[in-house]
Amino acid sequence: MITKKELSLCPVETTVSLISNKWKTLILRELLSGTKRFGELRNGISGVSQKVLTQNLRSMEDDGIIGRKVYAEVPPRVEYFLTDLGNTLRPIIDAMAEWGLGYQAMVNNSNETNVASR
Amino acid sequence: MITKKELSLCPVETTVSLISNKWKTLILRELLSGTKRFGELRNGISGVSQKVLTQNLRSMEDDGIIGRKVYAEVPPRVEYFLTDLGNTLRPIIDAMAEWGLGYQAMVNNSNETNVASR
DNA sequence: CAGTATCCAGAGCGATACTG
DNA sequence: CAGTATCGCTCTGGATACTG
Repeated sequence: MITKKELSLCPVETTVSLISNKWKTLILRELLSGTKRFGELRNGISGVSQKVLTQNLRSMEDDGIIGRKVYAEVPPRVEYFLTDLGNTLRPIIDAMAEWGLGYQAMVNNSNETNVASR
Repeated sequence: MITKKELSLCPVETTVSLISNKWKTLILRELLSGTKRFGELRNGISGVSQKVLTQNLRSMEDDGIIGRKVYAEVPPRVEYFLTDLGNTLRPIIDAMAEWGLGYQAMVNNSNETNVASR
């Protein structure tokens, strides 16, 4: 559910309190391309343990950013997806992706003179 | 300076590796409005300790996001500011601020059933 | 398959004291 | 004022084992 304590903070702090975590951002990146199963998320996010992935998924579910659908099957199948609220975070992730591309390009070019383009 | 290991990661991971931290985002928010002294940052960012603030400032300085200018005065004065690179992060912080505003408004509306009569 | 439960090492942080 | 150094403690997070 949605907690109220964030409301006392500034907008940036509100956002930071929900997605500041490294893994949450990467989970968002994964889910922006569509619904994913638990195993797909674990495989898609390099370096995350099952425990930490589960913890973050639960936290994001509690915050209303992602949804979780459990299929009553054997073997079990659980799908995660962005809620409408989660989808509104897309511009932030897009901005981060775009910046990351620019940064990577800059680092590649900065081997000689990184003050050339100003 | 700029490390190269981030280049092996996807763009989002690159960005996350530099500003995923809660405090770094808030430091950016502070510095987006201009140069700040150490004490101003400490006062402006609620809940951060001197040690953690220093650690994050050093890390961001190493990443080339912020600059640090020491005045040879007594008492000492140290100013922090965004580098050109740091300034390019502005769209991300702006996106987070905008999202935070929308989220706060949404939470307020979702609670109106409870606070209908006031 | 997708978890939960438990244990444990280590990072991270606060508090404190000291320095240029 | 703006740090650095050190000491404990907390609490995250990895590894492992077990379950619906």
